[in-house]
Amino acid sequence: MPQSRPGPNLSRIATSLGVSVATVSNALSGKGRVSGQLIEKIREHAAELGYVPSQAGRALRTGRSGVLGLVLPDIANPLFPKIAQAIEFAASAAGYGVLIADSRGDAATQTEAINRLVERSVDGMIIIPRRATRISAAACPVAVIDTASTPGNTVAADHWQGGREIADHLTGLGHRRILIIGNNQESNVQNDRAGGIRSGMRPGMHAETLWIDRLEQAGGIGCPLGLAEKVRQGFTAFAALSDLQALRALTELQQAGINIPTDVSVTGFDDLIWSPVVTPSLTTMRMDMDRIAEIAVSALTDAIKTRVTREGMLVTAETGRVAMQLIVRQSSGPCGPGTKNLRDGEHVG
Amino acid sequence: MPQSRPGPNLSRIATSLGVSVATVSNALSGKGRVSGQLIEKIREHAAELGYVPSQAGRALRTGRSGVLGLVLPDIANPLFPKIAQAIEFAASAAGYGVLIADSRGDAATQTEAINRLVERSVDGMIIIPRRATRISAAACPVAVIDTASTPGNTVAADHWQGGREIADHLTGLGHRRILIIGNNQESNVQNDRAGGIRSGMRPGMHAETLWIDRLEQAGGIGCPLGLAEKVRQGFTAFAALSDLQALRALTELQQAGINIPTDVSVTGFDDLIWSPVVTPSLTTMRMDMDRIAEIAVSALTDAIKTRVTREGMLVTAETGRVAMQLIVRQSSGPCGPGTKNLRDGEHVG
DNA sequence: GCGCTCTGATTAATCGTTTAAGCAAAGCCT
DNA sequence: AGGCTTTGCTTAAACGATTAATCAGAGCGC
Repeated sequence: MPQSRPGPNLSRIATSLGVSVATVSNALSGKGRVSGQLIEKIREHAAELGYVPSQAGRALRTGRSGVLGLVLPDIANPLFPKIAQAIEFAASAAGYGVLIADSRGDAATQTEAINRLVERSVDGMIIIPRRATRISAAACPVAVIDTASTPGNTVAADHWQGGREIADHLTGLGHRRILIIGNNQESNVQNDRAGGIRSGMRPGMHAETLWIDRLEQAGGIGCPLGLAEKVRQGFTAFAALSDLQALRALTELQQAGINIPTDVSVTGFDDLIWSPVVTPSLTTMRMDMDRIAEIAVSALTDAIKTRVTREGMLVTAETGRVAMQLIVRQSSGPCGPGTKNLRDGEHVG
Repeated sequence: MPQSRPGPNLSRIATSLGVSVATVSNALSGKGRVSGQLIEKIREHAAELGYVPSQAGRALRTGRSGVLGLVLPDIANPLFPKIAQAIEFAASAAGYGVLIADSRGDAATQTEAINRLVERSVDGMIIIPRRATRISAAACPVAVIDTASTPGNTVAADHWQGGREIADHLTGLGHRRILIIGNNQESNVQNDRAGGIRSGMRPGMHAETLWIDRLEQAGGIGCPLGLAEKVRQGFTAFAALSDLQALRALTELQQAGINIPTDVSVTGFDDLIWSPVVTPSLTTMRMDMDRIAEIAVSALTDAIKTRVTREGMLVTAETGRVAMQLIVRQSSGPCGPGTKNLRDGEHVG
C-alpha cells in the first residue's frame, strides 16, 4: 500500500479546477505557457488548499534533492553552534535543507560520513575539515571552509589578517614579548593565525609558540601550561589561537595570582559563547560566520545550477577571505608597571 | 531532461542478470519469495556494481523519507555539539539522516522552522525546546528532549537527581550555605536542577538562588554577579546550574582573589568542553547524551514503523529519565579553614 | 483561401523504487 | 490422476512531480 501524504498534490488541484496537472505545475513554477488569469486562479487555489510540493517526487524527477550536506569531522568544535546556525540560515534562504554528518573525530570514518550523505543524494556538501585532511572527490559539488592556505579551500575567515590585528593591538598597548598559545601544530587555521601574529612583530620584539597537544602528550589532558614561569621570563601578553585556549590560559594565570589585564594581557580567537561573560571578559577576534556561510552556500548553489560540475568538483568563490573583526574587552590592557614586580628584570624588550 | 543519477539502479542490475526489477528489489530487501542462490547472486552483483538505492525513489513510493528533523530553538546552546553528535550517531545507526532546523532563538519562527522540516517530509522530529514553549502539533511523530517535568517530554537526563547528587557531594564536603546560580527562571531544566539541589538540604542548611538574567536586565550582559559579597555573607559553595554559569562564577571569584577550592567550592552541570581544562578543573554533572539520543530515536522510529501515530503525536519512551553522573574535579573541596579569613564569622552553619 | 506563427492548453513519458497480484511449474495428499 | 498448496518469478500499477512533444484554435498576411 503506497502511503499517500496527507496534503493535497498536483493532481488534486488539477481535477479540482478542471485542468491538467501539467498546467498546474507550470502555473506554480511559472515555466510553461499559461494565461495570466489561470496562473492567478491556480496559485490562489493551491494556497488555500495549503499545497506543499513533495520533495520526493520532485527529487526523483529532477535528480536534485534540495538538500546540502554539512560535514564536520570535528563536531565537538565549540564553534559548531555558530557554524551550523549560519549554514542552516543561508541554506534555507536559498531553498535548501541541511543534513548533518559527523565522523566522531575519527578521520577514517570521515569518508563513511560523506558516503552517508551521498546515499541521501545531497546536491552539494560543505566540509569543515579537521587538520589537513585531503577531501577525496565525492559525487557532488563540494565547498570547503577552512583557511586560505588550505588547498581547495572555498571560503574562510582571513585568519592571517586576524592574527595580524591581534599583534597590532598588543604592540599598540606596548607589549614586546608575546607568547602564542595554540592547540595543534597541524591545524592550518591555527598556523595561519600564528603566522599573522608573527608578521606583526617589529624589530626587537619576541614571539614564541606553545603547542598544547605536545604538552599534553607528556602531562596528560588538562595539565598545567606553566604560564606563571613564562611571566617570570618576561612575557606580558598571551595570544591564544582560540578562545578555548585563551580561557585555559586566563584561569591558570588567575589561579597563580597574576592579575589580568594589569599584570599581563590575554587574547583569543572566535568570540565563543563564554568570552563576553568571564571575568575579565575576553579580547578576541570574531569571524563573520554569516557571511562565510552565505558565500559558501551561494558558490555551491551556483555550481549545482550550472551542471558543468564534474563529479567531486571543489567549487570556488570570488571572495575567498572574509575579514575578522577585533573585539576589545577587558582581558587586554597596556603593558604597564603592574608586570614589573613579577618579572626578573632581565627581559625588558 | 530528467537527470539520471550516476550510479546503477535496480533495472540496470535486473537486465544485467536477466531477471525482473521486482526480483532484484525483493532479493535486496529480503521481502518477497526469491530462491536462496538467486538472492546470493543478486546481492553479489549489486555490491560489485556499487549499487546504492535512490532515497528519492524509495521515499516517493513508501512515503517515508528516512530523515529525522532536529529542532533546536536555542541553537546557541553550548551543549549543541554533544546533542547533535549524539542524535546524528543514533539516527544513522537506525538508518536515518538528520536534518537540522533552527529558529535563531526567536520563538515566533520556531513554527516556521518546523514547517521547513515538514515540507521536506521528515518522518519524525526531535525537539529540544527553549523555555517552556508548547510544541504545536506537527504532521509527524515528535520526540521532546527537555526534562521530566515538561509536559509531553519523551526522554531527558534526570536533572532532579543530578541536583540531588551535587547537593550530597557538597554537604558531604561540609558545606552548609550554598548559592545556586541559574540563568533563567523559566527554564524547566534549570528549575529541576535547582529543585534537586534544594531537596538535598539538611536541617540547618541554607540555599539561595541567583538568577543571572534578572541581574543582567539591570546591569547589562556580562555584568558582575557580586559573588565576593556572597562569600562575605558566608556562602562557601556555588552550585551553578550550567557549566557556563559555573565558569562565570569561577573567573569572577578568582579575579576577586578568592581561591578555589581552598576558599570556596564551585560546581556546574553538563561537563562542557572547557570544564576539564580550566584551572581549577570543574566538578560537574554529566548527562549521558548518547543514551538519551538513542532512546529518543528508537521511540521515534517505533512510532514511524507502527503507523498508528495520528498527526502531531508526541511519542513516549519506556525510559523517561537517564541518570546523570557526578564528575569530581578540582573546583570542589572540603569546607575548611581556608574560608575562615574571608567570612564575617556569624554564619558558621 | 491557404499557410504561417503564436498562444494556451493537454498528453504522455519519465525518474527509481515498492508491492499487490498474477501465473506457471513443481510438490504433495488422498 | 485430479485438486490442492507452495515456490519462484514476472507483470504492472502506483507514488508526485517535471517537461518534451503535441494539438486545437486564433490571428494574420498575402
